[in-house]
Amino acid sequence: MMQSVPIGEAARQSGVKVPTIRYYEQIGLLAAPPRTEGNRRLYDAADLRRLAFIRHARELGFEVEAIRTLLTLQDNPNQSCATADAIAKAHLAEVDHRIASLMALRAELERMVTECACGRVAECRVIETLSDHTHHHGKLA
Amino acid sequence: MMQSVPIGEAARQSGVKVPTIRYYEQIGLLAAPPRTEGNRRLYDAADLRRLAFIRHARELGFEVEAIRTLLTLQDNPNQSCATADAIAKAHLAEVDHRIASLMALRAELERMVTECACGRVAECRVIETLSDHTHHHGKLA
DNA sequence: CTTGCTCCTCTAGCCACTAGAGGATGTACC
DNA sequence: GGTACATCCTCTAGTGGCTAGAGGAGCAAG
Repeated sequence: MMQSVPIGEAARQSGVKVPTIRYYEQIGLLAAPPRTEGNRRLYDAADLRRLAFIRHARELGFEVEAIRTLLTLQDNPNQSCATADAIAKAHLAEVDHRIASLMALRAELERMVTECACGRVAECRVIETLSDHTHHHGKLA
Repeated sequence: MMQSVPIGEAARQSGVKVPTIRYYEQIGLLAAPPRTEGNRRLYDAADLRRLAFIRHARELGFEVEAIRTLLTLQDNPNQSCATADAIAKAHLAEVDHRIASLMALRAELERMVTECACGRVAECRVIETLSDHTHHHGKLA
């Protein structure tokens, strides 16, 4: 049947906002769809699947460049999926790293908050902890 | 003694990069320091402490606006630290939320990666999982 | 025919920096 | 004194992934 829908409906069905869809077209992540006589974009079922794919990948934290590669792979189903696997594995490692950083950070924040007797700033553990410059020189989370 | 150091040394001692220090001055997070005859910035010990405070807070993921408030609090030690406490608590909640999102994400990634038999793309679980649009409409991590 | 919705393009803004151009100053060595 | 080189200065523009808004055109219902 391949019925086509305008951008608003595509946004509703895919969960990707209208300006974001146009942005994806602009950066070449989504092909420019055909237009009506009145110059309006018309998306078919394949476009909607592609949009859903992009949305899901963004939800999982994949960067646009990674998604670009994954989409190319999806378009060539007979290739080896080693590349997709590598991208996913690299991303998993990255996520693990971020979780570890956040957990460490959380522990310090927790300590800060629980130790704060909440009197004057002069005795505040929150301010004191932040002022303490005897910490290591690590990376931002 | 209050010896003053140029921006490069301040960067070395605080762990904040030179352009970032200038950026902090530009956005008013750090007061503009005095200059030498040759127009070079000179930072004293108090400036370095302030820089270390900012750096540590940024490491802990506090936003610049939150840091601005925390710095104002630090400058008024007789005030109640309830505000500082509230900022830290709000941030802790935010961090908890981010950790939870990342853990959920991690689980899905892990599943993707381990289920991938690594043959052709046509059977790839990574691609398949991303294509699967039968998922809930949640938020980006 | 007018109201009100959706759509169009285009530009500018968000955050927290980072990169680079193009030039001035300071220091170490000969 | 000269010269090589590091460090500093200001300024503009770019990053990623959108988001907001201006200013206008198209389209369906009453």
